[in-house]
Amino acid sequence: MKSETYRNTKQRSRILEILCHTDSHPTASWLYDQMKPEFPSLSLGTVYRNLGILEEQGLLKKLRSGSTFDRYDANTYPHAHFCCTECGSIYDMRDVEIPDMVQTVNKQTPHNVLEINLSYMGICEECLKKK
Amino acid sequence: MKSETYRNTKQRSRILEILCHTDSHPTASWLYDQMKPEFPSLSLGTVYRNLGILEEQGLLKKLRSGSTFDRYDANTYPHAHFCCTECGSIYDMRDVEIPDMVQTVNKQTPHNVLEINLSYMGICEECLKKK
DNA sequence: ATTAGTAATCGGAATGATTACGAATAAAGG
DNA sequence: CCTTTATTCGTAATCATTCCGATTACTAAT
Ligand SMILES: [Mn+2]
Ligand SMILES: [Mn+2]
Ligand SMILES: [Zn+2]
Ligand SMILES: [Zn+2]
Repeated sequence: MKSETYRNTKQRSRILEILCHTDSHPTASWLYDQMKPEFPSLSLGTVYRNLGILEEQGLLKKLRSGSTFDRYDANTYPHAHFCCTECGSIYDMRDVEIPDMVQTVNKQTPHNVLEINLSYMGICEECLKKK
Repeated sequence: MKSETYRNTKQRSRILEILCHTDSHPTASWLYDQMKPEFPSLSLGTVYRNLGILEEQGLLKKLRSGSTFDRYDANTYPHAHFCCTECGSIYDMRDVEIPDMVQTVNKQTPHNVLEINLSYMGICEECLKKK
């Protein structure tokens, strides 16, 4: 499942760099489009495989709540999201302390809670303006 | 998008009935397998279409957090879920009052928060026993 | 009860995001 | 350099879900 050693490739480090410099929670194909000019022979499968590797290295998180395609987040500190059901955009939220919630909930269940996915769904500020 | 009038069909009402009598958050294909003996000519597309119709009627909710396939929940009262990353099972949680959270969060954001998706991820009680 | 209108069904094909493959390439250590 | 093998690329396969057109069957009006 996991490889023994990881190598540094231009493609992988650029994927992580792009993710670290945006707060837009990109999709795999958006990353592909961004990188295609710089890597003309880039394969979409390479983007997906590297996203998977970066995830198992703990350098990013895959977001699957929301639409039909996954989004990726290099902000690994536990935080809530706002997902706009109109335009699909995702915003970071910092008003709830997720780590505290994990502690609290673990005392209330027989299960072992490891992390929390918290998403607020609704209409974003931009989409509200357009009405 | 939406049809003008809905008709009562045996297939649709049975789907809702099954969902109302389970707390296991079934998948479309699980519902299909359950109903196949009673409806030998049932089509999987019929299950999906009816789940969509029941959702737009507000009689169930689609759960997309977690794995690669959707699950369905006829418990429409806002509640949190525990999702086991080992076996994929989903449990209802009632320790957090979601409606109160919606109120609170709306005062803290410029967006319009309509609902909250809250999932605890981890290892369930059953899977913990097997270790 | 008959009829007309049109949702809903079924079966299969299409879609779209993601994953898997195998041959060629390139990172990394000696 | 040389060797090893992780990684790439291009393409094919997968899998859940949606779409299609012909047929069926609700429902309300006659
Ligand atoms: Mn984020
Ligand atoms: Mn539930
Ligand atoms: Zn929006
Ligand atoms: Zn489990």
